[in-house]
Amino acid sequence: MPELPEVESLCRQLELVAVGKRIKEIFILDPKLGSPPDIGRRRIAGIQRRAKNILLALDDGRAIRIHLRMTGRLLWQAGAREHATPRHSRLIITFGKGRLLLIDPRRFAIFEVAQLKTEELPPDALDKFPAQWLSEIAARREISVKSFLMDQRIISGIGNIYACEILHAAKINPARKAKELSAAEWRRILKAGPAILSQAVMCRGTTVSDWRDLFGNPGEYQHHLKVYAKSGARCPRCGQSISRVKLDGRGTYLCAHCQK
DNA sequence: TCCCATGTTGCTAA
DNA sequence: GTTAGCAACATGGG
Repeated sequence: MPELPEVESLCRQLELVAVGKRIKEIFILDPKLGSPPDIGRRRIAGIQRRAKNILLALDDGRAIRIHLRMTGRLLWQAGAREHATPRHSRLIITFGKGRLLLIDPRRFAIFEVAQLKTEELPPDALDKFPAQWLSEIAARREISVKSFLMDQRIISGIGNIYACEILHAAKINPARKAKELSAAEWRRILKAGPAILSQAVMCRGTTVSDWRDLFGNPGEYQHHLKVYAKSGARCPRCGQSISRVKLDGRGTYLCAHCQK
């Protein structure tokens, strides 16, 4: 169930194992993903992350796009030998040596092959952009700051875990209206956001349930979480209890004492 | 049985 | 046209 750091981790690992390899065959195990694309024996020319999409650029100008949605993950199985195919495998891309599997219990993931085009995207949450820009957009919005941060049309990459963590680091209550934040508060968010996300990338993501990296290993950022999935634990900043509330339909964790 | 789940989209109503 | 709020997608785990 990946957000930006998890997707970025996969891309960096794919870069190491898949680039330059020639695709042998594509097996679609779940008809929901469509029919096998006409990919010939194209070579993987490069890997890109676009928002939470993984793009495997082919050497003919097209690209494989994978979006993992809620429960998708990718698994690399190395070498030419036979591997077991894990439960919930939905797609297998084989190479001369090694194969790439899409595993997705809930079957929400997206797979498509399309022309690789450069399109305008909202700023990536790892990029630098001015607090001024955010507060101008927020000024027109009635929604909570948490929903605002998670709106992929505004900023790319932040999901439920990191929204909770960023708002805790910025000492802002997730239920506050986006339009009511001060310039100083936006600056705190823009300082915490990239710091948390880039550290999570270095940790290869957050494994609180079933997230695994490309090689099947759990991430490490769960050891750095301050609030997410920590109801009842103590806030590391003020010692008060972390609570869980439902906000905009999503489980939301916060320290009500120091997030104002 | 019910509620929960790291995401997005499409509908409805204001 | 824009925005906010939800149900839907499909499955498994507690």
